[in-house]
Amino acid sequence: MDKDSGTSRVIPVMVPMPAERPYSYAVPEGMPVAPGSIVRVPLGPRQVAGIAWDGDGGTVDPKKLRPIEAVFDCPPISGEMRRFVEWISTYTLSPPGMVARMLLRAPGAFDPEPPQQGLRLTDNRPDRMTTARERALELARDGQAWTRSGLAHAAGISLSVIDGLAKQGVFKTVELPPQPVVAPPDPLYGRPELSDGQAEAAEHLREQAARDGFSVTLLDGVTGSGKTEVYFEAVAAALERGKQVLILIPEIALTQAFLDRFHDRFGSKPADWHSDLAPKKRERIWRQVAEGQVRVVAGARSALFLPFSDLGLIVVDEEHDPAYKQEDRVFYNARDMAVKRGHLGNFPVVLASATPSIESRVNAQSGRYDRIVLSSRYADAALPDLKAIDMRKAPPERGGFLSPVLIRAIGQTLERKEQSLLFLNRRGYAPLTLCRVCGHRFQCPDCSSWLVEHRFRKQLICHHCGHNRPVPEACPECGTLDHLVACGPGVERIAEEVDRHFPDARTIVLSSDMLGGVKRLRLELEAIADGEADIVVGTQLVAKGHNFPAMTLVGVVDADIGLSNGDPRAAERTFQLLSQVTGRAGRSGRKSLGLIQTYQPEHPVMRAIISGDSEAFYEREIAERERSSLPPFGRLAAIIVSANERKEAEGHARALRLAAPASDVLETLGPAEAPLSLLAGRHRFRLLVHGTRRADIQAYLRQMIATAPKPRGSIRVQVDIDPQSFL
DNA sequence: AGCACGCCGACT
DNA sequence: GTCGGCGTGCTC
Repeated sequence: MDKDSGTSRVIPVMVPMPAERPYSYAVPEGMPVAPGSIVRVPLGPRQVAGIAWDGDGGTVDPKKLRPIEAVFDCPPISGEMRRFVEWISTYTLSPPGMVARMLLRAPGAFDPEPPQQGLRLTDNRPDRMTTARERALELARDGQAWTRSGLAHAAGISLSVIDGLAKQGVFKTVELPPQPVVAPPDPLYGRPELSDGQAEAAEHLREQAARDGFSVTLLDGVTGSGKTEVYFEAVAAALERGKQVLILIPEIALTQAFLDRFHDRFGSKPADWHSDLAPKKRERIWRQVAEGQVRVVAGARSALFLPFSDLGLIVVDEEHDPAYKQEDRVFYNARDMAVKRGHLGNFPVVLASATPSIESRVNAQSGRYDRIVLSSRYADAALPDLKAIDMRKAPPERGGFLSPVLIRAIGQTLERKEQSLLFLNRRGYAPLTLCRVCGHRFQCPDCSSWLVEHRFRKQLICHHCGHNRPVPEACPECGTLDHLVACGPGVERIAEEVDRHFPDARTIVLSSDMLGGVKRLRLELEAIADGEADIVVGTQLVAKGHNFPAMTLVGVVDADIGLSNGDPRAAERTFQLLSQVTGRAGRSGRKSLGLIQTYQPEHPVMRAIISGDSEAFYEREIAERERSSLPPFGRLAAIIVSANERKEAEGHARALRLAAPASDVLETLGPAEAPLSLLAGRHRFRLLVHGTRRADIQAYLRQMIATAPKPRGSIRVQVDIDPQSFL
């Protein structure tokens, strides 16, 4: 009919590239395409997977129209998910095609899993019986289908026995349904004993998860208050009514312990989703999430884009964690997108943290979010006794960075055969190297940062872009030999100092540049938990949810790092980090100590940490943000200009700034003030835009970018918008 | 984002 | 004389 009338059907398709709108494709007659279908379409010289979208085909030159190649045999992307893509695109000012691309990151999953060959017993008997054959028949007698290797393994016989029987027609081959990647969780499996406070909180969350309806609950509980047990009850409630659950975890690759705890509660592990998943497993999980077979996913931020068929709850664990923020391509904060996802899907969202973000606290205060406080500590977990070491009064000896007070405490801890953790959030040996003769400082040629000496690797490394070079012997400026001096400490240097004081102790350095990658790191963390180290010197990596039962001393080497770096979130971040780190001690209930080296013990962050009075800190910080119109009151955004050549990026950034609409509402900071960095081979400039009134910063940025000269060639412009309240 | 087309340097 | 660098422009 279409052919006769000359009007074949046209449908928009979102293709995985930075297109501002879906492209139009012709639908071949009889092809079952509907909005949401995942389709294969020609795009330029190649074939890509795209998502059939809503609306009519648009007005495209009919000569350009090409036909959809095929529809994948795959559950369609739901309308809910398509609205989610559109919303994220508008909110983040990213092309919808790039957002859609995040949904299509498991290409192999669009085709059904090829069925496994299985064997089932027939009525035929073998010509001769042997003990091996007897065993195989015994196992297969129940009529279940077995895989060839599975049966051989279970019967303890070789594959040739099975093959022999199959050849004689004793087994017939059948198609096995795809194996589930994870066993289904049982909400009744390991119901925990909850304290009164926990039980009350759990009941509240259970109620919300047990019916339809959007809500956001901030689960705010001190370290060791048992937040996880509490939100597991919400998970159980959602599972009981047949809903799928997503638990977002920052950096899941390192948190094996979480999967174990989940197993203890639900009798099986959740599907885990993160970037270094093996492709095959990735595809199976994607597919089975879409088909509803996987009930619970624990994953990194990208799990938000899995095609759940019936999602009924999202938990964002450690909701304050900066790892939730994606800072390339599409700039988004998964915590906020999770809230919006719940809003669109009409189900509850739980944000859990011992140190909530200021944004979430403000949202709770204003009544947009519910807030549950777990104040009492659970079972035998005790917080350490915290003390500040005033570095002006108890300074380190010359050439060192550890106060005698801290060194003494380490010694005492060693004597008790317990573990110490020294925390310093700085990788490498020394953050700055300079020439004693001419004052030359080693700086990254591409960025605005100093080169950090890594003595173990014998390199100077830029922590921004990874630029590195061997440590030279002579100053490149004045040529003087052997007069380069390392300034300030990194973890390697602290370990060296510790070795000097305690040569017999087993000291280990933990940081992200540990040789051997994530796997090695996981092993080392386990070894430490088993007591195979006395002193651990680590970066923020040690702050994340690991339990070290024998750790009874935590020393913060330089608590002031990051307090004065100009970041509007500096105080918040420091507070969160120090809370997390000091919470590593005393998890076994043993008496433990936290010593915090600082030059400003009167600083509100230090006082909050030492006194344990976080309420005072939050009140103060929220008032401060409001006064200076910083997020979440005023709005902050960055325009990121990137190019292969530094000059190009700089030039375009300048042009953009000139294009900024004159306004008393917004202030733009130009290239001169914007730190330059090199990421993935591209020089990036950030233009900061600060909204001091309730202006729509998105509209402003849109106008600014539209007015400015169009970037040519390899120059790209992206926008990073800070979270706001969007409910 | 990918990919091809296009125009300038060192090589089988 | 060709292979290959990445600059530029396009994709329904």
